[in-house]
Amino acid sequence: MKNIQKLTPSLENYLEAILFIETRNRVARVKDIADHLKVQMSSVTVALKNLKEKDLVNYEKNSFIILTEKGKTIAANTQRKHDIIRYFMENILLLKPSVADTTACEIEHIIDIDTAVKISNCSDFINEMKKKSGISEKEWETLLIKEN
Amino acid sequence: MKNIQKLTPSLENYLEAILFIETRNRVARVKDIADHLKVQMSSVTVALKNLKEKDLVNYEKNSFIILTEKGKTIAANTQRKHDIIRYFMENILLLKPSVADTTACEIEHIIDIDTAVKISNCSDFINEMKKKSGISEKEWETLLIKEN
DNA sequence: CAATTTTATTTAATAAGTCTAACAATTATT
DNA sequence: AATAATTGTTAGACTTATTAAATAAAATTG
Repeated sequence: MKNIQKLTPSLENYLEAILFIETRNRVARVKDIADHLKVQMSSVTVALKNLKEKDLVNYEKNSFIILTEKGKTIAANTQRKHDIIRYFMENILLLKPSVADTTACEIEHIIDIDTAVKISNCSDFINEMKKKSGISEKEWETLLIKEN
Repeated sequence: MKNIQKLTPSLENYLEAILFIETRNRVARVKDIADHLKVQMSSVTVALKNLKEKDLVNYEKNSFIILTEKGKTIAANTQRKHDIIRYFMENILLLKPSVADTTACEIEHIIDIDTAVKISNCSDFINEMKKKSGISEKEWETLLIKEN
């Protein structure tokens, strides 16, 4: 049985941000999340209520914030998708790191984890084939941007 | 000088739909667009006002609809991005055609045309390498889904 | 510990996109 | 041409996500 309740991109980003902060500090605070996502604290408060309702975070008013197991799973999947897409965008498609990152932050909400894994395997395959065929970075860049 | 005014995904989808219909019939009508995008006609009317304001369609109340040159350029780019992503999703990542299509319909609004071209060249590269290395479809599928 | 600063919440407003329902215009049918 | 059917528009409501401003709670500091 798959995750039926599909989250909005916005809520998924909140979960991802909370996981990111949780792994550095022990818990996340509203301000941390707001700073990380570059939104106002009031937006965070609203989102947290929503996530709590969906049983994705444990959170009491004016207190700290921790992901539930359910929330952690979604956050970790989202983060993994992000990393895979960012890698592909930056190291295979040769986009600027900042563009690779913001692009990943959008596509991560569109594809599922299985598709992301396939992209990761594609990245590996391309890297291997580049090496095996002795394609230089310069040659790869040229190949990438050629219009047929 | 690049396109400064970034359109919303919704509006880009309307342009794409209008181009699709225009190339079949001579002009697009509200109902055609509504059917194609599976929205209500009232949503189309609202969107058209918006697109007209941005000078992307020529359109008078209760009359036919034609893209402006500006609108046609955006629509064509969007369509091209769609096709490239769909191809990659379906033939490289081996997603179901319907899933490949809906995924393309979302990612097309996130990446720019240059990035799409790079993805297209990646698809070509992978196809060549599969052939050159004698990788069968079955082997490719296995390679794709393996978890490291 | 009182005052100040920082952090958090609530409320009201805005924006985009959609829908339903009522109405209007156009087109087809007899 | 009158009526019916189809197509198109308007108006109002709803949803999601955001903000700014007012208020409240918590933490810091002198």
